[in-house]
Amino acid sequence: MGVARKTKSVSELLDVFGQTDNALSVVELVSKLDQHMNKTTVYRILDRLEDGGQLHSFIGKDGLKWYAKCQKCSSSHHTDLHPHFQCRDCGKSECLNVDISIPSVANHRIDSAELLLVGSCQDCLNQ
Amino acid sequence: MGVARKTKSVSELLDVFGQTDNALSVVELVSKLDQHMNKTTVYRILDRLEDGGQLHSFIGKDGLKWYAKCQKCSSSHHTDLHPHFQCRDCGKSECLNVDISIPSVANHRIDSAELLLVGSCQDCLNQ
DNA sequence: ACTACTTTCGCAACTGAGTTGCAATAAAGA
DNA sequence: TCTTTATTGCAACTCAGTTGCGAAAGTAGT
Ligand SMILES: [Mn+2]
Ligand SMILES: [Mn+2]
Ligand SMILES: [Zn+2]
Ligand SMILES: [Zn+2]
Repeated sequence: MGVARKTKSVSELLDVFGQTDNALSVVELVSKLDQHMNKTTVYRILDRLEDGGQLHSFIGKDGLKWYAKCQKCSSSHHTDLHPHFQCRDCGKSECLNVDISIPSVANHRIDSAELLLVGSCQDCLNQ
Repeated sequence: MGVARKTKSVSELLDVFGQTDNALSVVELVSKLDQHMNKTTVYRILDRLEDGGQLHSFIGKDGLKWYAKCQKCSSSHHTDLHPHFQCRDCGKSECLNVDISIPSVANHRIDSAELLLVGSCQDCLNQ
């Protein structure tokens, strides 16, 4: 049911997301917030924020979980279908504001789709 | 550099892939081959077969690694870009023979793409 | 078939992301 | 302030995947 109580830990985590438009890996978040909260807490808050429609998640190229802010999602209903980009050089991930077309597949019901593009980001190309 | 020696373990693993057109998760393979070879061996052979262009891999919706036979890939060069489907109900994954369009992204170089569709497979819909 | 060379394998120990159970803590409302 | 209950910290756990190394088994040459 999302976040029910705005605790100090929830605010701190939201602050981190407020400071960037990039996606953030859980590993990165746990490490960055190490002095402020337990890693279990990070996992649980991310879970609740996704459940509440404030964040969405995807699996990166190495199987690690990433989170990013939702833009157009109503609470507890993720609708904004967009691809993600992960840089092979620096590892960073971004949400892409690009429309994608999902192919229909005979005899299959498609409920969701994840498109992950891998390559080099702008920063890594310019150096 | 792919597989250099056709060992008993390599043959057994290829036999498993020869019996199905579906993708197989590493977890499943390790469990199925438990009496025949060590799990480290399974991981290493899969690695080599992918490197040699006989198999390709992708990350499933839960972050687990899956492998499937390559159709059009020359050895050590994976070219067949296609989406994968994973059933939310039974967990199985398949390669889809469907063309997908990869959007271009300004100021980014895209090297590869992974499209994962999630939903219900034919078997699970008919029951 | 024997030898030498090198790849491959088994094993056991390890790594690291993510989870669980439970007691302690702290929001939020009355 | 009191009560209720969501949330947190902690420690232990799970499990996919990796590593190092000595032993075993392909392979090519003789
Ligand atoms: Mn996104
Ligand atoms: Mn495939
Ligand atoms: Zn980069
Ligand atoms: Zn199914």
